[in-house]
Amino acid sequence: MKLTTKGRYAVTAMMDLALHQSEHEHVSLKSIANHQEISVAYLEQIFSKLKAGGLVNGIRGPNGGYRLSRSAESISIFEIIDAVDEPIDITRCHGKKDCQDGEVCLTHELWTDLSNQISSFLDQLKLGDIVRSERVRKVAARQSMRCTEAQQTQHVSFN
Amino acid sequence: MKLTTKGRYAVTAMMDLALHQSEHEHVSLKSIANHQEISVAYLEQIFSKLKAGGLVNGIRGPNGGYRLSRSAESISIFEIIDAVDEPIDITRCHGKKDCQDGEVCLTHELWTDLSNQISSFLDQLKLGDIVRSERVRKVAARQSMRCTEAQQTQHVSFN
DNA sequence: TAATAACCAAGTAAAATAGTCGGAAATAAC
DNA sequence: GTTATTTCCGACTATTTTACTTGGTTATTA
Repeated sequence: MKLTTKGRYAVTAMMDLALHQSEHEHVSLKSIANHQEISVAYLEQIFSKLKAGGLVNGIRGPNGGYRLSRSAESISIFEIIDAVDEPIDITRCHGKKDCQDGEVCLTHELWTDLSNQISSFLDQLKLGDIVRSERVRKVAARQSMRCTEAQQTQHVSFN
Repeated sequence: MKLTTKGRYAVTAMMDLALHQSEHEHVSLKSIANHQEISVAYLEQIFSKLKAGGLVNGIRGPNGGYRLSRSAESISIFEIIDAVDEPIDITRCHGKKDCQDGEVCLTHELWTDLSNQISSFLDQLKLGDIVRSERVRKVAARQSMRCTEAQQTQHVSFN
């Protein structure tokens, strides 16, 4: 599992979605783009993968947008990153156990252990946990205020 | 902290060093290159950083090579990777807490938590732990056999 | 029928990665 | 003291990956 800015954008966008889908039937990429300072085009690319991964549902047309396909409590951060980032071969052997002479390499288990450690951490952590956290709510509130003042969009704005 | 093949090569090379420095006063990059199928030139680059990080000592000239500067038990995997790989900005905000409007971003803590998790795992893990492990000893023994058969080098060969 | 928004494929510029190349300096063996 | 060995050092380069943009098409609502 790789970790790039794309994956981070994906998590942030999913949080935005989780925080807003109670207010609107669907959350548009345009609104997320405003909040998170990412281009709509790039978000499209990200959401195409999130959709392929079964994490969101999209609806076209005016007032269209996205919703989480399941509850935020059941979606793990791992799933989100896994959906958008290419898997990384942390083991150098591409998961195969025959990296050297048809046998495992010296550090094979080290890398798989680390990889499992990371995956496990991110898999236990659910989108809902983060959205629910006090600090996030505070940031969201601040962002909401700032955006409402600044740029009269039709929705409540976050960042 | 980033994790690239360079970092993995570094760990593998350090293991090779730990496994061999009892047999020879100094372990040459040439021998490690043979074992690990990396070019000497690339290993030089890696060891220049390991040396700068204070993890190894180098001696020039015939029968020269490298030794661990400390016991394998006191060198953590984190130190090795940290010495050769550029640090990664897992947080997108480059450690600063003002990524958005002079305030923290929504997912700031998520990324720092993850980063700490990974660092902590790799810092607790010492080179000595891995070298001592049963499985590594087995692989080393196999590699030793294979190399001795195949390519009569002056040293006991590992892979 | 006009506007909105998802959907899709392809292209591109910049950065990072994974190396190579060509030499110089130190040291040991002969 | 010459030769071989090995570290040491800086720069260069090819490839891959990343982070996007561009230019459309299709569905849906007003």
